[in-house]
Amino acid sequence: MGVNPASVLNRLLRNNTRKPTTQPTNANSTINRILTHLNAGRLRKAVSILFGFPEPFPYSLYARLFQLCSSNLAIVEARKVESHLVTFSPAPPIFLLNRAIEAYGKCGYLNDARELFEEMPQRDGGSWNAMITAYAQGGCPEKALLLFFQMNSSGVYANEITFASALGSCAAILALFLSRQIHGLIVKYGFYGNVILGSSLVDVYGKCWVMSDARRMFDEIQNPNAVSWNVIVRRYLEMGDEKEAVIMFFKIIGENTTPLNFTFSNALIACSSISALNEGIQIHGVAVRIGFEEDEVVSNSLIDMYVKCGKLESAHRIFDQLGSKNVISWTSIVSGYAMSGRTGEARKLFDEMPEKSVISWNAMLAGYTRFFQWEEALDFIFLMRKTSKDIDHVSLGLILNVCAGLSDVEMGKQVHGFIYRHGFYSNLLVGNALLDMYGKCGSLRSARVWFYQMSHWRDSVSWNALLTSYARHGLSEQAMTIFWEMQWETIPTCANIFALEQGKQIHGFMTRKGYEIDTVVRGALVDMYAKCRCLEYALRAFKQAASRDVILWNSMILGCCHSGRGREVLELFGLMEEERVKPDHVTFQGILLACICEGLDELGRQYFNSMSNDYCIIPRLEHYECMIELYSRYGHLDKLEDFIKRMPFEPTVPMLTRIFDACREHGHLRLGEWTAERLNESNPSIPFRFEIMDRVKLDKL
DNA sequence: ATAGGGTTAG
Repeated sequence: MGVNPASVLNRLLRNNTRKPTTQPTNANSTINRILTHLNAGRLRKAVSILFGFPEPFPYSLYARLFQLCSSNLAIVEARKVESHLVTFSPAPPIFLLNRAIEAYGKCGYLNDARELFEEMPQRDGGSWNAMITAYAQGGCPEKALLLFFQMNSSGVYANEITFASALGSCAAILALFLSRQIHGLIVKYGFYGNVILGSSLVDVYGKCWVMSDARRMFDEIQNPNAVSWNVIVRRYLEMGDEKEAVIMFFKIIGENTTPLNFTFSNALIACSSISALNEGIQIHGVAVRIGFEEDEVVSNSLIDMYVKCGKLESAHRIFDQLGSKNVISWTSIVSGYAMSGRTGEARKLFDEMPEKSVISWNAMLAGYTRFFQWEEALDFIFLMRKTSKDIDHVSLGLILNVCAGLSDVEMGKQVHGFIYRHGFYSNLLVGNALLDMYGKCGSLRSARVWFYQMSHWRDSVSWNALLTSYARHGLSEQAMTIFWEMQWETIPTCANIFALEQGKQIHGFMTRKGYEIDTVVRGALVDMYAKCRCLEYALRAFKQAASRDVILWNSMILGCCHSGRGREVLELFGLMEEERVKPDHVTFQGILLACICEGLDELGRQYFNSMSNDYCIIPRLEHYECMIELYSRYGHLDKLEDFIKRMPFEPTVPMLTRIFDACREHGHLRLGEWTAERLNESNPSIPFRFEIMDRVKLDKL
């Protein structure tokens, strides 16, 4: 690499005089050196000579540098580039600062991005988009949405990029209501035909379990692309509608679109889970026809499909023809032999594997346990512990099955200890396997103790495990008692149908028998008594709790709301904060309801604002409704008007109806007419006409 | 200038 003599001279001169800015500098030579570094992929080197030139560079160079910092995740360099930019350009253009925000965001330094965003003297739509996208892609969907709201209320118009990030954030937190509002805005702003937004909507609706809406949205996309198709297939698969997933896959082939490799694997997974071998074979044919058989993802998915459909020979044939086999191909084939009882052949293949993962180990072990080969399983576990550091919840579940199969409670206890030390105890699969192990080993006491410790996360499998182990040991009476205890779980039902008497009976029976009440049951009791308007009983059950989580607090708070005891709610909230329990959106709904009971509009407003400002909780539909009710009921119509117009989404029809009534009742012409107009827009067949009630009209005159 | 889906094996 030749050294530019001019630049060397320059550097010497600068070092000698110590007054660099007064010296003539050769901009072009510095830029050329930087560009040479960049073209050779030496970003760090390029950035290191930046400050040797103490004057602004052309904007295009900064732009290129930021872009490279983004793609290389180079945070240090990004900071240096920004520093140079703002040091030597008194008023850097907004678009360059936006690119700096993007770079910080891509590197995962959201605080840097936010700081720059806040400090910018001027912002354009791109600045908001860059910041929102940074949050959305940086794992902070709530923050992205909060910023999206602020953008809307500060009068900056959202564009398709903003909407894409907002929808992505909605999908991450399954915010269905918000998605619908944003959908409305997309239509309103004229971005209706955008494929990316269309696909994002399909995605959100599907993730929120409203497949009918997802499908309707998909059908509305004029030219769905490969991603759109992938989304719809995947959503059907995850919803458990495998048949529709496969049908959609074959529809792609009729279109002029090439499916993505992941779409192949999604369709093949669908075939496996419904044992649709013929369809799987057809998909195999498609893959061959369009030259996807070489694709790693597609071929592995094909192997697995054949394995799961019981066609080991077909699977093996693909496996043998494979140019490059990876862990996944190997594991699939091993699993195929192991799970069909051919553990000897599976083991031979397993031992040949050039590389193994936890999943490979688990696949082999699962074969031994499924066919009750306990001795082989035990040896295998020792080998596994010796050779591999990896272990996960599936391994632990299988190991516990082996302990159970060998009736080795001592080994089981050791595994229990391991589970405790490594933080696996809150995993339901592991928890139930532990329960099953104690049951099968005849340690019913241990089973019982563990069962109570699982209170927060036990499910019907846990109950069944406990019941069958008692029954298996001929302890039918105790089994019956457990069955009785299951009645606890019917307490919530009593609450929902206001069956106070039945609820009390169960509570009384269990207390007399001396059964322990855990947090879950306690919450149900509080809820039941509160819903049945027995607030004293509810409070008593609440106070007796050894510890209280947010759910228990919410039960009590909403219970008070139910009986119109707003003051108590606010007191409870104070106590909750003292106990350092973090409130959630349900808590705030209770607080706002309390403010409605008590007519505390100013306090309500403060709590509403502090939700997002202090607690990072995005207000939901119900919170907005509470605020509207609060202002409407007590006639604060100017505040109501201000609130409505600042909402980040259009008011719903029930909201508008409530406001309309309030305006009539309290005589607010401007807001009343505004509301009537909107109501008529949404349903022109029944025109609303705003007239202030006669009495009020007279007062005003 | 900035935007969407998906990571196949137990």
